[in-house]
Amino acid sequence: MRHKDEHKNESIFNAAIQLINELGLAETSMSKIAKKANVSASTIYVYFENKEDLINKLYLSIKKQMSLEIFHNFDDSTPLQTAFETILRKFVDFILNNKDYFLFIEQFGNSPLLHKLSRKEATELFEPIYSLFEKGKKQGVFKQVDTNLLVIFTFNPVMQFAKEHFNGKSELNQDNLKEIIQMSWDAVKA
Amino acid sequence: MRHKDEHKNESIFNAAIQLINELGLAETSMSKIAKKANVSASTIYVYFENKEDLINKLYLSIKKQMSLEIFHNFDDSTPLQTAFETILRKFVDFILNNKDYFLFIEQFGNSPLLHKLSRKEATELFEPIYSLFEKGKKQGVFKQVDTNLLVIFTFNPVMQFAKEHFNGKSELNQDNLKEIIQMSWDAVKA
Amino acid sequence: MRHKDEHKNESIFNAAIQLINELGLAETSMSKIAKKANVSASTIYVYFENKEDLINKLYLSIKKQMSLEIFHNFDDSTPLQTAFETILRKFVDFILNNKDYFLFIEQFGNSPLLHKLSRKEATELFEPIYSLFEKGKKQGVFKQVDTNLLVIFTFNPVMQFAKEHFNGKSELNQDNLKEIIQMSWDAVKA
Amino acid sequence: MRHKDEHKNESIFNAAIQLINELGLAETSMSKIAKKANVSASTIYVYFENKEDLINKLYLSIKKQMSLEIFHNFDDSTPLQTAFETILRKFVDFILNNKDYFLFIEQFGNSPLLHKLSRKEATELFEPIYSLFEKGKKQGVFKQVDTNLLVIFTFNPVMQFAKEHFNGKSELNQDNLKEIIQMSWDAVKA
DNA sequence: AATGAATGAGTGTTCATTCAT
DNA sequence: GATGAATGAACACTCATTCAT
Repeated sequence: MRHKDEHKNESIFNAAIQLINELGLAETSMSKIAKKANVSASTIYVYFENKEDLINKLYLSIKKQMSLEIFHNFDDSTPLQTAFETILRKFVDFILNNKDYFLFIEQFGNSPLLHKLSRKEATELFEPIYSLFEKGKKQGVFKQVDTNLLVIFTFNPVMQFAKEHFNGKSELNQDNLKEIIQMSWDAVKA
Repeated sequence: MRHKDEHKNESIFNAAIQLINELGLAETSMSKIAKKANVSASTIYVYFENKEDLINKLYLSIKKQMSLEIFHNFDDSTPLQTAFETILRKFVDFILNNKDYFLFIEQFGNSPLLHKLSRKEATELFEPIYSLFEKGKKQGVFKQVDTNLLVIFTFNPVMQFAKEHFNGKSELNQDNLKEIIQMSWDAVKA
Repeated sequence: MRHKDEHKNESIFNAAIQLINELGLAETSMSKIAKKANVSASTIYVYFENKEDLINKLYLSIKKQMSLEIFHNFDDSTPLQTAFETILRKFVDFILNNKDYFLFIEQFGNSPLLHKLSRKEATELFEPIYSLFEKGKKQGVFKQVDTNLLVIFTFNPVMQFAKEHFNGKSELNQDNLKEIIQMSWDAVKA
Repeated sequence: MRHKDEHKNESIFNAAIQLINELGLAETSMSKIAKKANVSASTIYVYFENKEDLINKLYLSIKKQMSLEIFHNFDDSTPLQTAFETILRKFVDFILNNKDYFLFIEQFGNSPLLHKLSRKEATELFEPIYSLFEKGKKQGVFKQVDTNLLVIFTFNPVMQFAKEHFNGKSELNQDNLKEIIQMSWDAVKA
């Protein structure tokens, strides 16, 4: 058999991400991905079952990398507010360093193409965050509300602001990051 | 006399919204819209330039209606925190009473199909909100941060929670609406 | 709207029959049919739902024409043996005058693409033949066996021979047609 | 030493027959055959030149086995009518005991994929039958007609009835087999 | 104004086959 | 001998859009 080119998988992934961010999911066809990745369209089907499979695998792969970076050195014994800030900063670092990944995740997160299974798997990767908030609620540090609300107020605004940053509508820098963290903290703290 | 116009226009709009929420934007074709609206596909081109035009006009029309409902009876002299709460409540009312509109707006808001022009026009419809926050900042009621941040912390979390509500992941009711308003207020208040 | 070209339907039918006889059903693609019929491939879908629909309609149309020719002037009061011979001769006439139709029917008759419904509809067109044999059985003219067997011994051998005739393996002419009719008669008569 | 050869060859054959009867010739691809036979698609090309070659060899192999079974113990000195009946019964036995083989032969026998060469080779395997009828014609036992006609009236009706039997439309049992043999005999006997 | 007919360009996917190992 | 990787060509079908009426 021929030697498997380990980069091919990756170049298909990269082509897909770039095109989806550029044209949108609907306009990103397999043949366009193939052309950009410099492979034949049928070659994609050697690596992935179909378009859905390709994009779901891409999604999970990015979510996994994101989780790895965010929870790198995560220490359960860190004081809550410090942990809150650390994670939020790492999250923003990831977003700013991986614009393509972030925009893809955002766009695809609500798509019907995303399998229930993938969504669940992706959610599980961020389980430590839910634990953190549960612990904080028990300690009376956070408001006694639905944990989903705590998560939303922590991550959603900064994500929206990052989108506007990439749009050129606003600018996300160290100064207003500090403000954002404060605002999120004010929202969730008891 | 062209008394049929508005009727057809409307039924095309309705068909489009329903299909987009049901199938997603990518799977909603002109011919499917035409079939659902009981007109010929070519008739759509009497009313709209092309697909992009149709969807942009749909977007603007919904945004306009939303703005009308939210700012109905809006009084510039109302105390800030009351105004803040009133608008947020009206916003949530609109979402809950117009699930289809809301989900369409959400789905389409980030699409590359949305003209820059339409996006800007839509933003302008919500100008009173920006004024409100500017005023509040001057009075020292709100944090001295980018107004966009104030807007984001006010509307984004509840929108996200509404999406989860419609997904079945959470439930948005009067109890946690109160909590949400409080959290947003804590985030933005000085 | 544009004027509908009444010949287009027909030219698609003709192209399909010719190609199926030439290349076989499996190798006859919609695009080949389109090319031969001098229309765009997508035009076929204006006239037919899909490939299956096209071929089923083609099948039924031919079977109908065949039935019309065979039972033209069919008289219920004709003596049985005369009726038997007349119908068999008309059947062979149709085959010899419509080689393409016959070969198509033969090839497609066993295909999984043929709907149950079409098969049933096609069978019903030849109902008079079943009646004829039932009547003959009651009168003791035919053997007291499954009517399907009578039908098979009447029509199947001549069809097989016609195929070999078109293959060049044998020759079907007035002389051996007489022999065939005699052989079939010997097989079915009491 | 290549002791695996025949095993693989055989499992490819079996996979092909099953798939062709299940899905039809058109829907049976090399990769599906490979998957069912538990070999790589490219392995098939070690044993066969291409798809056409595979199926032609399969056809010939089945025809050969059929011929072997039918003419097993065939005795040239048997009285004609006994020989006629014996062969017809063995033929039906083969069909009923090898449904898959029979249906494959039927389906493929008329396909343009079948080489002229294979068709001729297959015919030659049944040469003893032609001799039988020639002899019978000389003895005045059979009608003085084209030998092909005698062969057709002998084998074709029962084959058609067997097809309907497998379809569920009729039932082929010892009773009507006797009738069929009688009908065929009436057709061919002088 | 309204629409059936028509189409070129495109879709995702499978195909039989070849090649390097 | 055996096979995973790779591909150009083809598949059935849908698309947004135009045109003649």
